[in-house]
Amino acid sequence: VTIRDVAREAGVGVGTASRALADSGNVSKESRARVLEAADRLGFRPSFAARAFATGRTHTIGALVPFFNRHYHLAILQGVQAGASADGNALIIYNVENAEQAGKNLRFLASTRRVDALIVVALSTDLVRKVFPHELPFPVVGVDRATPEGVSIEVNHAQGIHLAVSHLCGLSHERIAFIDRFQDPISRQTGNDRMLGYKKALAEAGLPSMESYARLADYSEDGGNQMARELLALPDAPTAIACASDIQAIGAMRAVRERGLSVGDDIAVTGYHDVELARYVGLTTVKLAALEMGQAAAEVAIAMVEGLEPQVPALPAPELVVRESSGATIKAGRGVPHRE
Amino acid sequence: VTIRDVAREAGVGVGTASRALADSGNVSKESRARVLEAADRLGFRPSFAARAFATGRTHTIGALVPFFNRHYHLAILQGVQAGASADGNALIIYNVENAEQAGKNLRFLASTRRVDALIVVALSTDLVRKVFPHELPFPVVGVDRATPEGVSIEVNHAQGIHLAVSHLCGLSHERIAFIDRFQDPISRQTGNDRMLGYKKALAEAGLPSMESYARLADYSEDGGNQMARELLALPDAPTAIACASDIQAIGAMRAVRERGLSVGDDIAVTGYHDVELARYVGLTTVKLAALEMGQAAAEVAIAMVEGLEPQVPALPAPELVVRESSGATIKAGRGVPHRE
DNA sequence: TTGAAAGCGCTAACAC
DNA sequence: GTGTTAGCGCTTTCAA
Repeated sequence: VTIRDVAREAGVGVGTASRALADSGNVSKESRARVLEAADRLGFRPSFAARAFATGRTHTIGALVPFFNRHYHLAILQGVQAGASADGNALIIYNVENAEQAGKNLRFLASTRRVDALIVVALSTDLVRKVFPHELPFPVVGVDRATPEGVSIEVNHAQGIHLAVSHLCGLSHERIAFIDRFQDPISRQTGNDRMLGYKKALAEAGLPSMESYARLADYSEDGGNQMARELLALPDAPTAIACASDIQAIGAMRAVRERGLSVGDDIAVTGYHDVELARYVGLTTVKLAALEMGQAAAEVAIAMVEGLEPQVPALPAPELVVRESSGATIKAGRGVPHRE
Repeated sequence: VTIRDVAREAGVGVGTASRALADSGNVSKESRARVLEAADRLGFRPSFAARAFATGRTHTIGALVPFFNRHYHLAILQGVQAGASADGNALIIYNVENAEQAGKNLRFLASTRRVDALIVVALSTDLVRKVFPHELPFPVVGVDRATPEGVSIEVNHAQGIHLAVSHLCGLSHERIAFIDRFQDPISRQTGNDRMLGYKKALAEAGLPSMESYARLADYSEDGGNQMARELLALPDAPTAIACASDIQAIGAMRAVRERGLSVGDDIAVTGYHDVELARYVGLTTVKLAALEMGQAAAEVAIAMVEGLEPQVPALPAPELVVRESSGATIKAGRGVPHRE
């Protein structure tokens, strides 16, 4: 049953039927009612494909995201989803686990105009550029990429880490280590903004910046665990360990406990991202505006599809979330996972 | 640049160009090469919309899922994603937070033929049926719904809970409570299979089934916490608490600690689902084949789109995952979150 | 093996 | 306000 059937049934032309169905004005109340009634009676279902074909818009936006199961990226995605669906757009998620897959997805996306816009989350700009020496046939907006080209939603990671380290300084720690994470070939190049935030916070507190305290580890629990072990085995072991991710921090907390020490009491630990997990394990961390970033990205992308000039909104700054692991709220019940 | 341009450039007809591009046979090697070369030179990108329009297939499958952030559903989704993309299909996720939203999404999906098939995760059959008194214009496959109609991938929750409770019986507990979860208007109607699994396990161990031990609570940390408090305040307090979800179990663990008791040592607690969190808090739980279920659903859906008879594959049975919270591995380092 | 031509179902421009 | 018509870009007959 097509729009033609509906038009015939309603005794109008297809044009009128189309206008009535799309609610695009220029239809008398009467015709409108008859068309709608006829459509309903016939069980008319407009074809998405035909509509997309005729209008050139798929009302779909794509998101290229690494590591489907990383909480932080999921939060961003949730924001993208919200922003997209608010405008009636569907979201297709392209999962990226490695460079090869990223290339495949990107090539596919570029080759068939399946989406109206693409949101690229946390992916290395180099990677994207390598796959697309030329222009993509739709707008692209980046999220959380340190060397952004074109339109991009960014977070100030230097500021974020600065927050955590300053917090530790404020708790009178003088030996503060930082476990950053390795750069991988897929993820965004972060430059060294996190490390800069760490050093800046130390400098502001009048603390020396020691080479042996600035570490790089895998972006994993084990990565954090290993590196924390090394740090704790140092003759001049740190009394506080800031981490570049919550997941590494959880590994570091384990290292502290495995040494027979108490997290928060003997050794302070901080994370980064404020993933859901952090709450349950009492981790002091830095909350990023992941949801808002995703939503902003979707909104900007949609605006670009409409041909508007992209206007990136201001986003909430990183925010310190104090829990037990930094030792600042020990009296509140250390060791007992509790809710905020 | 359309297929017509490509055909002209290659000196062939559009038919030949189409066949060459789609690799659908009946094209001479020579023509094929020329078409491909021309397409490449011109930077031809086939229009997804036009193709979908012409073939009637969108190569997209939809997934209707409640609560985007529930780990268990996410795992299912990851499976769906894998199954769908293996066959070159995209996945559109329709997030459902309440009955109203579910209805809206379903109506939208039904009204515009945007997807080739729909996968309905954990949603109440009643809800779906209420929105669709009639047939949907595409195949629908359910996942984890207790009163399945049509094609559906199911888990044996009675067996799953039975596993956990039997484990507790095996640890010589004699007062074992069970915190089930309320039925909500969106989620699947579970009948009472979980409760049945609990009672069956008790019966097998020769334990009486006490009314005051079988509880219903919110599907949340607080829900589990509240109910565990009540249970622990009982004159004949249980020594073990099985829960219908990991998240409730985490609340229950907190209740135990808040009473000054030790989880695993004084009071055993078990969860259900084995979400990622469970590992970090040392929760003994039951692992469900969420990923496999999702993947199977996608495969079945795709088969149905192709017109094949759906053949639901056998899935891994629920599996007990023993960690510290049940007291079975206390010596392994109680209280220290550790990895398996 | 090939080219021409007929749609797929809708929107939008146009004349009325 | 309305009906007619010309596409949108592809696939798939159908004859040749």
